[in-house]
Amino acid sequence: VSCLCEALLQAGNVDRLWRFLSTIPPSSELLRGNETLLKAQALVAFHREEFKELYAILESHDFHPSNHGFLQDLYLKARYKEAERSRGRSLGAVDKYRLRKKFPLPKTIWDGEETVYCFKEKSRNALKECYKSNRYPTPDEKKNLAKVTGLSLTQVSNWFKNRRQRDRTPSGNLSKSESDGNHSTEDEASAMDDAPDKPDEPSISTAPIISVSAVPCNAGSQLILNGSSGFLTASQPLLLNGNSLISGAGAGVIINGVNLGDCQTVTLSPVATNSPLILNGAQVITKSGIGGQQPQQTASGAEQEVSSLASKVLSSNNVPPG
DNA sequence: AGGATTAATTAGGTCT
DNA sequence: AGACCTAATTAATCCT
Repeated sequence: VSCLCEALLQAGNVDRLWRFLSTIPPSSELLRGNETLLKAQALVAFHREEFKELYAILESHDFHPSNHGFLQDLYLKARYKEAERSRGRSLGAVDKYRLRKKFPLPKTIWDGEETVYCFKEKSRNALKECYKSNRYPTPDEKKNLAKVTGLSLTQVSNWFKNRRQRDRTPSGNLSKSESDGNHSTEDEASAMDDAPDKPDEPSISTAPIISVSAVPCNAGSQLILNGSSGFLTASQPLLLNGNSLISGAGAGVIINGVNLGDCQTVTLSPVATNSPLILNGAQVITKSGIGGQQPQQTASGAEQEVSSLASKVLSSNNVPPG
């Protein structure tokens, strides 16, 4: 019976399906929890425009996710048809959207995950998370993202392309788009205009700014992190991102020899130390008195940006021998 | 890949 | 409360 129903469903032969279903007595065991039969009944109900019965069928049983798409389609089409009937005209896209809001899908044919612009929130979060560290994912990374998000490879590619385009277009002026209010993690693309003297960014977690003061970081001198002076004055090693930083005299300064984290702004005021300063493995050294500019750059994970920072500093400073 | 464009989605508002 | 209007945002598409 299921096979026949499935075949008729595939063929879209609603008339025969209806006749066939009519031969099954309502009390039959066959009708109990048989998804194929229920699906067939739903289709017939839809075509016969018995919408109330259709809704009842759809809500009577928890359907397997593989059937959700088909049944959701039936459900929505039924809602649209009903509304068109009562309004005496065809519906526009906005009308249909309102109906979807007004009559949410039954949980029996829906996994309950809300979508925004067709993508699930979980999916867009995964995309955003990846975008933060890499605006140009490799094909392999895209494939992986597609798997994680349940989107197609094309959708993932389109998303990144669209996202980059939105970041580029100045029209959006710090667009609110896609930011879900979390600008601190969004502004890495537009961080160049970030004034270094922002009065009160209370954020510790949002957009950390690390300032290395002009004073050489010898023992006893001050290192200012996030604007709070006196944070560390002792002659102890300082750990940033888990890597050892300063310790003794002339030991040098290494900021995250492995990788600069996402969305961190590193501000180096005129570095006037005699010891080497190493950013991401690129050695940078300074002579005192090069004042004026404070090279500031986001190190949002795109390594070319990091290395461009290094070269920027290098170009205006001396490189020590060896 | 970027640029321009489109149709759908979303949200806030007004009208009846 | 529901229908309708309008504008912003988005995924998708076409073109280069």
